[in-house]
Amino acid sequence: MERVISNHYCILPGHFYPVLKLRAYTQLGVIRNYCKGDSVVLPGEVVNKVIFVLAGKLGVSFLNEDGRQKFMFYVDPFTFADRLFAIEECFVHVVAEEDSTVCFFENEPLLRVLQEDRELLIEFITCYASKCTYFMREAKELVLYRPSARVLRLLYELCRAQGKECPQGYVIDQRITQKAISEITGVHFVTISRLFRYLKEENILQKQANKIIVYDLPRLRALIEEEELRF
DNA sequence: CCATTAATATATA
DNA sequence: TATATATTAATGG
Repeated sequence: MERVISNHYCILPGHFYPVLKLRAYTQLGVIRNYCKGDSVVLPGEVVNKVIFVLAGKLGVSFLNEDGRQKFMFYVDPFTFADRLFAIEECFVHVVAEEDSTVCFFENEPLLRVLQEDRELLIEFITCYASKCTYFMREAKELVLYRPSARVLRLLYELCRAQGKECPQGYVIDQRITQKAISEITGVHFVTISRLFRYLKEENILQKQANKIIVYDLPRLRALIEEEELRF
């Protein structure tokens, strides 16, 4: 059964292309469980394993010398945090966002099965490709658009990509917090809160805990194109 | 824990 | 210098 490998353009930093075939090889790795909040990789720790998630979710952040940090992405089931080749001086922090089960694959056995199993190799590369696409988008957005425009564009693209028509307009079934949107876009959480208040007051969209209802997609589009935005 | 709000400071065009 | 965004701090769900 061949899966379609096109259109894995990720707007949010998770749900990258899943490497389902790697599930068949977990006996080659070491399985461990983590509780929500546990560190899976500490900043500065050198790991040369691929961390394949079987259940739950991990979060990956970069920490800087000055104490600042940037959230990078979520590792959902059947995707991985990669240290296939160890990186020195890598201040990455990998934390269990939920109770999670992961499988650690050592470099050599994994490279061997990737060579033996062509389908697995294709999935593995496709997972990397979807992640690469996400980060290219993020880099482009950061350079080209101001903070509030980045949030509006994210919402607009989410609506276009996965919004379902409903009586009020479109509904985006996405459980995402304002804090997460803040981390993804690099916009301060207070600014995010004010922006959502404005969008609600203007009857453009409303964010609830587990969904976003878009009432007026054309106006959302128009706001993105406006030079000024007062909220 | 997450979200809201106001007051104030800083950054940027 | 005007406007956008960040920061801080207090407060509530």
